[in-house]
Amino acid sequence: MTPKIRTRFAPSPTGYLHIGGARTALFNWLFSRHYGGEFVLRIEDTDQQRSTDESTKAILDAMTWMGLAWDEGPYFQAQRVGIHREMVQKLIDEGKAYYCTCSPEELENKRKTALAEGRKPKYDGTCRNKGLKKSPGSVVRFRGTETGVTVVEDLVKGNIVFNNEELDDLIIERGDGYPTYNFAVVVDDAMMNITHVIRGDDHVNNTPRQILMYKALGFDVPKFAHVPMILGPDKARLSKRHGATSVMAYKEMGYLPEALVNYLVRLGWSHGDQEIFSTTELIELFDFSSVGKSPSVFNPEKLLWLNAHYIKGADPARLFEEMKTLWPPAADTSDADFTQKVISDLKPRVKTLVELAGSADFYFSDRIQYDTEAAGKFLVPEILPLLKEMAARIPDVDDFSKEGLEEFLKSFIAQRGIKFKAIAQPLRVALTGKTVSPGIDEVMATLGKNRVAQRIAAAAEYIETNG
RNA sequence: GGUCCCAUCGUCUAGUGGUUAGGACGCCGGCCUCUCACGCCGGUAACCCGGGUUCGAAUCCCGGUGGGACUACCA
Repeated sequence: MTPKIRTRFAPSPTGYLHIGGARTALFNWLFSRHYGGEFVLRIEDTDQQRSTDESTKAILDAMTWMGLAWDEGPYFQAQRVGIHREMVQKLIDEGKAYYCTCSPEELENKRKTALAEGRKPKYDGTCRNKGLKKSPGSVVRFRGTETGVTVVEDLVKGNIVFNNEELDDLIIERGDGYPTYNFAVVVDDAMMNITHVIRGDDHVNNTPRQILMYKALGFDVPKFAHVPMILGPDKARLSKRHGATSVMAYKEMGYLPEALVNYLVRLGWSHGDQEIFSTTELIELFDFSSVGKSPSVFNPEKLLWLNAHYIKGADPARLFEEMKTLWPPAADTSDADFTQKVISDLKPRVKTLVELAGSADFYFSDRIQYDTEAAGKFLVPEILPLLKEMAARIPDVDDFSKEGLEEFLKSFIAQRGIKFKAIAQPLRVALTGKTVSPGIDEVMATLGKNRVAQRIAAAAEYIETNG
């Protein structure tokens, strides 16, 4: 029987969860779900200088928002230094690691001269065979293998072969007694029984060294899957200078989590020609056999399209909840029923929830502002009689639903032998103040009889005083 | 510099020796229509280059070129 699949996401809490990390987390999550395995969250906070609790919280919040539920954790790597030190000691005892007293300055200088002379800037092994003891500020280095090859069997890239002589003796325990990433990650992944290490392909060059450490420690080597990077429009690794890269920034900009998830999963993974995937489908279909090898450029337009797609299909009641923090202060959304109607009217025509909130102003203001150009063109004396007649008829409309209003409008124009076009725009401006809005019938139904009557009367009055 | 990875429309991608190289975003037209949007229809646009292998290469091999990552007492 094959062991249960266990994946992990191991961010360092040095900032918010960014797009790249989110996709890595998503792939880990999907993979574990697909195989009925477990997904572990581990916070890699061994860099005491840069790690913050705020970042940890921000990352957890973002993952929760995206629906990436972890089965275990969060574990905190810094709380596991006891284990790491034990493992370091084990390696030292077995001669597989050694103390080194080279100072950072010395190392930096050696690196520089090596580079200047065209040599590899790898550690020169000064302390490798000195048999040094622990001393203040000393570090521990892993004793690498100098011959042979190490092959990384990667689920997305295939086999990658490294000459061991290229790998230098890297530091596994720092002067401050904390383990370095490459060591802690190995110990933790091994001890947490992680079966599949899924991470960005910026880690491939570290992998052979890590494999050597797994072996030195006597651990089983997990399977690896290195996912290609996400790039900015300039083909450089996606970063802040490319714009919004924080997952939560997208929430604030009015994106739905399922849109982000759907967008992100398609960056590198595909299933034939299909573009839209529910979470259930994703879990069912996701596998590394269809993850591409090449990096992909982040394309905000396509994300926007997906967001519009999911907004259209979303239940107004759910959108009402999602939008609670997005409305401008002026909008009184306390009437949930009314607000949900507003959302229903607007959701087919917006790409973000923020855009929806922004275009809803006329629904909420008692005294609507006419767009100057719109009023100048459509609230003209010629239309006054029609507006007045309509205002007079409104109170008698029994069925104020979209369908009922459609009928009312139809008979209204039929009786006067005019085309709907003749009154549509003036009516729209009267009701919304602008030339662009949801359908007249929808707006009227949502606004309700009283507001409609009041607005048409106000428009008539406006024409009489300004026309 | 060294090591490693990558290479199909502008972008995301399908494609695993024989296709008019498909889909999606964007863009451009048209239809629908009370405006806008949606939707629908159509169009624009790609196999990095050069050698091989083969009857036949986007697909396989080699070499270039280009891009990226790593090369920390960061993760």
